Amino acid sequence: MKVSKETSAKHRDALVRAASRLFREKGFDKVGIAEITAAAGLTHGAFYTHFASKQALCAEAITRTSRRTAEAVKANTDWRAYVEAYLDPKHVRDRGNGCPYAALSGDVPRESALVKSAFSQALEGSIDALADRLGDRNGTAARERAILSLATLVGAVVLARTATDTGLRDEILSAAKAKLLGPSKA
Amino acid sequence: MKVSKETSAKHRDALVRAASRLFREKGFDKVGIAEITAAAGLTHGAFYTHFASKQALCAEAITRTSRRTAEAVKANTDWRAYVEAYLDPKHVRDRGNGCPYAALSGDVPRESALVKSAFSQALEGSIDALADRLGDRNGTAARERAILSLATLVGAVVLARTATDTGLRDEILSAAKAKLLGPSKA
DNA sequence: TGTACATCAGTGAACGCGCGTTCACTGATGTAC
DNA sequence: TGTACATCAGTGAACGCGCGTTCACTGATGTAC
Repeated sequence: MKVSKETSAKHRDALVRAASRLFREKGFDKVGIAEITAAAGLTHGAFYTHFASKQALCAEAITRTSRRTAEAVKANTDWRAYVEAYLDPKHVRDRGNGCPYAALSGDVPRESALVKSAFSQALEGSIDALADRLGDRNGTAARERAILSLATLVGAVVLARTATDTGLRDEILSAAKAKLLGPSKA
Repeated sequence: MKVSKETSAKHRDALVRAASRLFREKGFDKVGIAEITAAAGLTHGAFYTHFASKQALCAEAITRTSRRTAEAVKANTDWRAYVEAYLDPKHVRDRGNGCPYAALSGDVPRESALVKSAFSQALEGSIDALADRLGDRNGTAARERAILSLATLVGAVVLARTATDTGLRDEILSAAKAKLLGPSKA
């Protein structure tokens, strides 16, 4: 049955939000249209009134999540707290609600050009935001530091997520914290 | 038709080698049994005389690749050359023959306990090898430095692979090089 | 060393299953009068 | 404001397809005599 424009817009938003979370949690290939639509309270058939294809939704979910990440970086005033939360075991466990770069970097290179492009643009945006945030020196150095911090954060969380043993996991997180926040915290 | 034990062993090895390369290149989900057996010069039906399941082959392929990585780290005498090769655009492009940690870290947490366990053990082995290699200070500091270097290397390559633009890709690689090899190279 | 036969690696057809996608249909929405 | 009707978001059955896995069969291997 037909539904008001307002309701339809809500449904669309619910689809993107559900997809964003599920993709981060399980990866693109392990989440189906049926699971996404069900999470948004719809049936699978409704999917194609909102998106041309699964890939199109992937691209939109990435853009949305990454824009939010960049905004969060910009809005954040406490770099230390941000890093601590990023390198917390809770973030390692809660993949679905965590950083999209840590959750999806491994998958993105294998997806369509549409998805890769959305992700790459978003990454650029987040690097810019982080460079602004860290930019207490000259511009290029701040950008280099932003990239390095991001690589260390992402690398640490990605590796920590593969550890079956919490000892190794915590060791990885602590090492990255010590590096990014100074040895005082090590 | 039956085949000599020697030939059968060669076939098994070919399957593991093909799987190791294909998994790194495309990820576990995007490579099928048929593609692996074809790459090894067999038909798909022969697969189950060698392995109990796809997951079992995944685990074995990971163990093999990672053992080789750890051995390469141990055998290597030129840390600087190793890092330069790791952070080279060629490694970013040649995912199938590159570092298994950079290629598979994102996928492993979603796979079976068998696969996760194989990967995690291998990672431990590589960290140990790298700590030995870098161990010119006391033990725990060397281990922390090993973990941090690995996180930075993996994070940089994983992010570089998502870049659609070679400018951003090279920027990421250069930043990591500068950090790991000293600012002289920056 | 030669022969007869049990073994078993590899083949290719077939299976059930879940996927992304399509489509005829439904019925509430929202517009034209 | 009330009525008639075109629109179109959502439903659920159906599609083709590729996947992992199974299995009856084949025929070279390698062993027992």
